Amino acid sequence: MATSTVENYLKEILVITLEEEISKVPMGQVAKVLGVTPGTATSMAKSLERDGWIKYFPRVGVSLTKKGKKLAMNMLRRHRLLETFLVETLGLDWSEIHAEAEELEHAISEKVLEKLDDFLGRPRFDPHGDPIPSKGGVIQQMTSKPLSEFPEDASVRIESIIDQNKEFLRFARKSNLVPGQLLKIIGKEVCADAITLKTLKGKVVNLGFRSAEKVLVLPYE
Amino acid sequence: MATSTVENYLKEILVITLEEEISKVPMGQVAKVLGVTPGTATSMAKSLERDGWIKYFPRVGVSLTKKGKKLAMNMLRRHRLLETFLVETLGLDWSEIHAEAEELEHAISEKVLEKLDDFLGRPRFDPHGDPIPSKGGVIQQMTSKPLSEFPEDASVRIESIIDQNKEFLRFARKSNLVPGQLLKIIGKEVCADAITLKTLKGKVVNLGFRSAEKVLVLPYE
DNA sequence: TCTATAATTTTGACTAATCAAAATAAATAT
DNA sequence: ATATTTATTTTGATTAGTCAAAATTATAGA
Repeated sequence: MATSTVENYLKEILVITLEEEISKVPMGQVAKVLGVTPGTATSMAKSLERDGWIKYFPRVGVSLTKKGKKLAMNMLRRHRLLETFLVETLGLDWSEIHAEAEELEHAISEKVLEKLDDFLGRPRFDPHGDPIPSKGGVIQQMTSKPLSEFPEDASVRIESIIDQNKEFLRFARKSNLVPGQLLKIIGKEVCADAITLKTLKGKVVNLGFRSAEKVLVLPYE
Repeated sequence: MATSTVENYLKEILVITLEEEISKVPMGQVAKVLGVTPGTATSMAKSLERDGWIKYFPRVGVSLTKKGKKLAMNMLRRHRLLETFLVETLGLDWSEIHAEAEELEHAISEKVLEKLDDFLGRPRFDPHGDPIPSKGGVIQQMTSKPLSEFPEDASVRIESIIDQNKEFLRFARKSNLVPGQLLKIIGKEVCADAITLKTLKGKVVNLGFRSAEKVLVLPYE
């Protein structure tokens, strides 16, 4: 069984791998994200390799083995589901959930996690808009999705507008709803059928759900 | 900051102290409940004393200091609130919640705990009927009395059912006579040997005096 | 009282995780 | 090509928590 220190190392290595699209994460970076000295990261790398979690390439960096990646993906799932719970159910602030989830993710059992997933309605994105890996450890393809499927506070980038309607397109352009534009969902009232957006420049736009379905976006950052 | 090992030692010492009403818990018992060898318990006792959590009386046992008791009470609060959450919200089975809460209680922050408390409606009893210590670490420990001793119009909360009889327990559960349930005595006919109760939801139940003696309650409000 | 048994403590050893600081290797600049 | 800077590894030490087994003390029995 992996200790929570091991879980943290693997998860952070995975996150860096995904974010920077590199195959070997240098030790300095590992040390930095985990808040330990470089020497600690190196000695940890050796014992992680001994236990089959990673491959360690001296003076180059580390990469996850299949077994390591599986565990790391599972940790990411835990983390993101917990963040969703903390925001959606308990109403915690966006800014404080990361640290909280960081602790809980090591303590929650597989069973409770699945119950929580049910309770939350099997969300596919966390409050930051990041995809929640499936139970099997597969991460959702980053194919663009309708704006309407994202939760409040999500940061997204417009990929495309799927509507031929000239009226709508004109409105969209006028409101800066163009591919490439970065947006934050600052309000989502399901009962009122309304979504409120803010562009990077601070411009605020309101959309109905019907329209929000026509705007395909990707989670950003 | 206390490690989770420290938290466990203190909590278990508290539980034994409460259950057996003794002031000094012998080391053998500490070792047993924590699943460690006696030598480990002894050496742990020394470091717990060094850090001011307990008083250690060699060859006799340990007792909690004020500081230790405060932390231990807080752990008990965490444990029981989490058990309540696991049953009430996630629908876990009664038999599995203890082990789950045992892990989570060390990971949940004070802030999340209070949010959870709000979310659950500030329950005062966990699913086993045990009282949940208040935020300040005070445990509500009025002595419960048989339902039969209370007058008409009294509002009470069920503390426990003292009967081994399966028939009666089944009936009690069916009638919602379970720990934590709030009741009002709406009729008491001494000559007819009968008590009439009403639950919060308006359900009316009749009990004979013999049965009412088996239901221990506390006055409520 | 004296001995057998039970409980407790001591001792020595081990693992996981960490740091500080010295040593080494690689990358960059001159 | 050499010196300087930066990244990485090694070394030696520390702390928390644990066990096994020997030593000690207390308890109870005859």
